Amino acid sequence: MNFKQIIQSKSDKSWQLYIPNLSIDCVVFGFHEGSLKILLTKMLDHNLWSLPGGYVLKTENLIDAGQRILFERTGAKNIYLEQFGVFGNLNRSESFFDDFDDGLWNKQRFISIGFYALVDFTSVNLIMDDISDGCAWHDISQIPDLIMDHSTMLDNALKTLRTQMIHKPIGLNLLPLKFTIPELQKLYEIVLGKTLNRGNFYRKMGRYDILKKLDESRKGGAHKAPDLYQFDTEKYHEALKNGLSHGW
Amino acid sequence: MNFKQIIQSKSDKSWQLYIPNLSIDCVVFGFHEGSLKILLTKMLDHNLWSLPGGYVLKTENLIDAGQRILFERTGAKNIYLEQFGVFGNLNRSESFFDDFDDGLWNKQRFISIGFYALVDFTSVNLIMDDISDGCAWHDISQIPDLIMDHSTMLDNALKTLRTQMIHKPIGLNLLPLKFTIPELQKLYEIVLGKTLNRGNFYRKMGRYDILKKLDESRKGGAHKAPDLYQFDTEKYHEALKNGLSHGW
DNA sequence: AATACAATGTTTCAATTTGAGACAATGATA
DNA sequence: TATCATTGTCTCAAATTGAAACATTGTATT
Repeated sequence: MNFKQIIQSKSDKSWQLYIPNLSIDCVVFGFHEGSLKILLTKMLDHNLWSLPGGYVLKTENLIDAGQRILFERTGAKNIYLEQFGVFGNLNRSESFFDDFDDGLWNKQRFISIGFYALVDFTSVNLIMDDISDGCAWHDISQIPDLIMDHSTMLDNALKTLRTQMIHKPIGLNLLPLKFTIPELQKLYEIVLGKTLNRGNFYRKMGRYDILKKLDESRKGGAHKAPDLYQFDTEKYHEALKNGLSHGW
Repeated sequence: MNFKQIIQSKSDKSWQLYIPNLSIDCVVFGFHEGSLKILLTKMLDHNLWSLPGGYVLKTENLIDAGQRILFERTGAKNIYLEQFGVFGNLNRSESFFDDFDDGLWNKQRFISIGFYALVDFTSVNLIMDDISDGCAWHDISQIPDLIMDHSTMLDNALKTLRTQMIHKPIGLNLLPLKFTIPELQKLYEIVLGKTLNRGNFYRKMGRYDILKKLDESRKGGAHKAPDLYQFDTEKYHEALKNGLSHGW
């Protein structure tokens, strides 16, 4: 079956199960080898990529829909999810469903709730579904053209993330359990889009008091072995709740 | 007609004009005599107050729906509006429509988009509609019980406003054209929920460079006449866009 | 085995910003 | 004319930031 056939065949059933005019689209951030990645999917018969998303079941809450949709895509549970906006302008989905019958519920006025997700790149498995022929990480600096208003959604998500990380710690959801300070600094630099002074970064992180230094270092690299750290999850979550004193 | 009759009679017509399961609810902030006010409405036959809100026409964008709904309530145009969240949990509207037929479209799964608005208290006229028997400003410190999850929405709006004002100037939309520094400081204090040092406030505002000092002062008060200021709208909007360097 | 290298980790110091409060100015009132 | 409460300005120590020097260390090179 091609994309159109699948969509048409699902229409009646979906109308029963899902809220017809509401979707959730997720901007999934991952961090790997010093660069920020975003998860994109590609639909059958389409040459544009899109944000992973899906419909909300009539029986589930919004946040649960987000968790379910991402679980189906990545196999990961309890993902860090944050709303960053609602997108519901006129005609945003019109051209996308041009070929379909007017009766298709997807052609109704279409509301998408944008969530951004922070995930550990290494613990995600990319899972294809029956209307996709692609699911892959893309570097933030090389995002292809996206369907509908997904590029705008991506921009908004990144902007929200940048604003939030000024007051809230970041990293627990993006880095593996053990990491080094230079790795953490690289994460900050890549998300903020600017380089940071090394000494000042050590000082600031130290003052935040959310890290636990381990008795190990990462040997094997070409140079001095960096110390390994973990987040102190209790203090980290407290900082998430109360906010960090100052910005970058 | 009572509330129920009006709602039932509107149901068929509304289904044609409006997106059935989507509403917009607005947290309208005003500032008057040193305290922060919020606009609330009371529906016929109900003893709980609610945030002013309404449905989205099938022919209008979300932000335009917000502007229209508030214009109908206040007579004001070009209101400062900002999304702060989507509320769409299961059963959030169920109990509210208990008495109605299951066919009523309001009983469907219900999504509300929350906008907060900042308005000049003195330029707002309160306008009643045919399903309300109350529309009034309420002091932020004395908010009555609200319908559904409107209390949560209010909390979220206030939290968002507080977070945003750390990086963006505030006041252009809340204060009259001419105002004094002590009035502006009072606004900051009331929204932030804490007192600020006067000298430091003058210093910080001066550095932001968004104020124009006028050649007038506000005579007639019991004591020293405070200087009057206006916002430098160009610099203000630039600061809105680029953000202010540091916080409170 | 000694040395160089490149990255990590620590420290320093001047510049800037903040916090707290003193001091000065002023319009109305007594 | 003196008093008062409030407005507006200024000061100074404490804290934070920005920038860079200095010190350390595992690996690679000679």
